[in-house]
Amino acid sequence: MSKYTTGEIAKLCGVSVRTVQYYDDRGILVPSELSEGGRRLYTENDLKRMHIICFLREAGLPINSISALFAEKKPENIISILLEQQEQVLREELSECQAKLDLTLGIKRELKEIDTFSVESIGDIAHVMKQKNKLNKMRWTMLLTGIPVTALQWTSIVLWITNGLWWLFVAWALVAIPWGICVSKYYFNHVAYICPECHEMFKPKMKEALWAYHTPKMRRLICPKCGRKGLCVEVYAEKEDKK
Amino acid sequence: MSKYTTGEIAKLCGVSVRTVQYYDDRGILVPSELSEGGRRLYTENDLKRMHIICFLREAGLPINSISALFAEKKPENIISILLEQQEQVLREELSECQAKLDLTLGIKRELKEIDTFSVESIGDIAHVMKQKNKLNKMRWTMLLTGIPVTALQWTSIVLWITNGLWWLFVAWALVAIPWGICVSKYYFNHVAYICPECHEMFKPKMKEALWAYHTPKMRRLICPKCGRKGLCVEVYAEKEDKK
DNA sequence: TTGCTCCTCACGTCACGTGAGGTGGC
DNA sequence: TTGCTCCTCACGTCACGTGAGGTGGC
Repeated sequence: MSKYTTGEIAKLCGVSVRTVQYYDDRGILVPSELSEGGRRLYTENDLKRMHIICFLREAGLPINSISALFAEKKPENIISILLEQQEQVLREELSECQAKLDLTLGIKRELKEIDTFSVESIGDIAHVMKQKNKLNKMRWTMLLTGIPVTALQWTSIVLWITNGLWWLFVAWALVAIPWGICVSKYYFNHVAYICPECHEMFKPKMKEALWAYHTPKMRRLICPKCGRKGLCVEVYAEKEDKK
Repeated sequence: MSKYTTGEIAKLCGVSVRTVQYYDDRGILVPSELSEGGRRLYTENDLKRMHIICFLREAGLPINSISALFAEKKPENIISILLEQQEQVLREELSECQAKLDLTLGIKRELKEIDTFSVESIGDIAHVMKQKNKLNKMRWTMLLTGIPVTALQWTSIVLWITNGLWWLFVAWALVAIPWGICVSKYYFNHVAYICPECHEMFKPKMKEALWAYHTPKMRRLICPKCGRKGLCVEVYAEKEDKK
């Protein structure tokens, strides 16, 4: 029966010599024989065992588990448990990895919207991304509650023009104007802005913010810290800061 | 301006005290001040920086990269590169993890088909799984090349019955029988069997194998090593072993 | 004075990679 | 004799976790 050296086992299994030596140290694959010069000699059975070890390692099983499997008198008792555990571990690892990737791609996307970048901008991005869901949810809620009001507006206008029912429009206005004020107040209470220059997060006065030029994500405001007037990123902010 | 202790920073950022200390050791977040008793004192700016560090760590960025980012005079030069690299790293990690999961699930599936399990059975599973694609490919090729032959068979039979053209069937048989022998030879040359008892892989003689009872994955054969007669798993094996 | 927090070592993690310095075997 | 392979230490990896033993601060 032919004997294999460390290097042969390594080559046949596609691993490094160091790995074969390590498995000996860990007691997971001890060579059946040592040469007179102290070199490891492996049998055909050792090779088979090494193949099994490498196969299980490919699935990511930790060496301790493989070791336990070989030590068990009845391996059928634990192999299923080990694989079950491994499945759980891998699923978790997979979703963690996916979350990191999503975050990385998110940062890349936000980065494109920034023109004057500094490390502090990353803090702004963090704020934007973490509160993005809440902000979007609030925006959608407001949009949806706005639909019936707008529908009533157009209905009353049409009826005014076609039937001369002017009082319906007046009634609408009496309801809609306070409603608009309430909604705006609610909105600016739950929103804050970040100055792209000094990265201060602040809540502007409603008078100032309401009529300011804005895009879907930004609004032109004066930063209370550095005094810069320019577009500031909108973020969700739970409550008014106490000053 | 209020100062934060190590524990406060840790709590505010959702990490351990040890992590805050570690970031100091690594020079990534050095406290702005030390108390007389040697305790770390962090400013508001330190807290902001810590938030940025934690945010980037969430995306999986290594500490060295974050460190490099803070050290750069023009961070905009490297942030995109770092994120690009990170995306690559994560995509690779993700696919490796997926491969491990697929393998784990595959082993679990194969395990169910085994009745007498031992650690060596895992070696058999390894063989089956690694050669599965090649085996399936060969089976499909044979099936597809078999279709025209079968079509001709039925055509000739129908013509024999309806038109009395018996010679067409004879011609078919003269072609099909040698073809069948060739295909069988090819098949058994590219296939081997594993004894579930002693886990020996062997190639049976064609005479023995051809007429033996078999399922899609197994065939009842006599193991040349342990002499056991029973169902053996079929695997793909490139060439005949030289004995 | 008593908890609680924080401090600095310093080892452990996981599966090897990577030298250094020496030797076996064709 | 000359390459090549293999041997045994032993440190390094990565981002902390986990004590041990001691002290600061309310």
